[in-house]
This record gives sequence, C-alpha cells and structure tokens, in this order.
Amino acid sequence: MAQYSAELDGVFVALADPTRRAVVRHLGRGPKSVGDLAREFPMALPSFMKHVRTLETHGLIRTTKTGRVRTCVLNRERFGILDDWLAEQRRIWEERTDRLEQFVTDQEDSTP
Amino acid sequence: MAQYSAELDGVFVALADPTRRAVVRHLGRGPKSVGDLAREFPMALPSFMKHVRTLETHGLIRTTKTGRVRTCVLNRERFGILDDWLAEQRRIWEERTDRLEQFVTDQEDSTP
DNA sequence: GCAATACTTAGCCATATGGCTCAGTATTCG
DNA sequence: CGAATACTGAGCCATATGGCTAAGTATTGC
Repeated sequence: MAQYSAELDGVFVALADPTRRAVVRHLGRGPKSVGDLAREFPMALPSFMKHVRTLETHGLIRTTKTGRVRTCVLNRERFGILDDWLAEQRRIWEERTDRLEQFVTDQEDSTP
Repeated sequence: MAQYSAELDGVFVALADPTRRAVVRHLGRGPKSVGDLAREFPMALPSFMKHVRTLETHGLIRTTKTGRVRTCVLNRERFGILDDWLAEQRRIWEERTDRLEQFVTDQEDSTP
C-alpha cells in the first residue's frame, strides 16, 4: 500500500508550479497544441516546453506530434493518485479518531 | 475563485517531498514532538527542522513549544484546499464533456 | 524550392532546495 | 549548580529548477 512514493512525488512536484497548474486548467477545456498553450504564458517557448515535458513525464498529460505540431491532452485518470493519497491520509485520521472514541468509551466503562 | 494560487503553490510544494509526506502520515496518528518525529528519519535534526518549518509555514501542521519540546499537530482542514482544487478541475472537465454532448446532440438534430 | 512555422537541442545563468556541521540557547534533572 | 536534553541559528555545499538565448530540424504553404 502506497509504495507510490516516487510517483506521488512526481505528481506533486509537477503540480507545485503555477504555470503547470495553469496548463492543466487550460487542457481541462480540451486538447491544445504546445504553441497555442505557450501563447498564454510570458516566457520563451523552450522554457515553456520544459513545463510540458515535466507534466508529460509525470503522467499528467500525454502528447503526440503530427507534422510539426505537438498536441497536448490531459490525462484525467492520473489525478486519481491524489484522491487516493488524500483518502489514505483520512483513513489514518479516522483510525485515530476511532481509537480516541474507544478510549473515551473505555474510560466511561471503568469509571462508574 | 482560485486566487489561491500562492497558497496552493505552498501546499503542493510542501507535499512534493517524501520526507514531508511521511511526517504528515505520522502526524495523522496523533501529535508528536519534533524529536520523536526526527528519530524516524535518516538526517540531522537541523535538516529535519527545515521540513517541519516548511510544513508549518504552508499551514499543513501547527507547532507549539512547551518547555524545550516543540510539539507538532496536523492541521487537517488545510488539506481541503487540495479537494477544492481537484473539484475545480473536474468541474472544468465536466463543462467540456457537456459541450461535447451538446455538440453531438446538435449534430443528430441537424442531420436527419 | 524557399520562406515561414513549430518545435527541439544545447548550453548558460541565477536562485532555490535539501542536506551538512558547528556553535549557540533554553529547560530539565540529579 | 552542572550536565544532559531538545531544539535553534548560522552558514556552507552540491544539486535541482526555471528562466534565457542561439542555433538546428522538420513541415507546410506559396
């Protein structure tokens, strides 16, 4: 369970940058070419491409090249790893809450 | 809506490190002192403290010092910012799906 | 075919990050 | 009081990150 560590790392790192989160948001509305995406950001194309590559290598988007145009598509499924991680943390929190409740109940039982 | 950017940044950055995620996991089971936490990790205390500070400054944990011991507690509410962000992305995806469905419906209507 | 377009590669640079040690400071315990 | 404990602060260091320019490659359109 959760030997995701390396994958989670990549996903969090990829999303820990405002430019890359903005790309994710844009691609949420549909596929776009690198050029179209890049036009929205105040940086040179090679700099922007690094972000695209980061998102791709960590599985958050997929890209394909047709002719001279590279098209980016969001990989929605990948975001599930975040849900999973959050769910796991909450499961841990629950367990603790349960133990606390058990403790309180035990106290009540043993203090007449 | 989502002028969270700076806050989200901090939260993602804070969680994009395996050590810090491990601390989060530990604290999910209950509060712990810095020393107790540190013992679980193969690094010097000052190095570890940086991680604690990072988690604290980005709101994921809270710490208090009593005597010479600093105790860390998870700030569960803070994780909601991740749910919010995920929900917003999915809302965007939904909108797109809706537009696509509309498009298909329109096609069917206009091609008898 | 030649110019414009759309990346791509290479390499530089400044700053940030995550680790370290060494030397404090503040509490607690015998 | 003096030693042990639990951080804390300062500063060093290597590597990673995010930006840049300049030059190259591959497609497309006239």
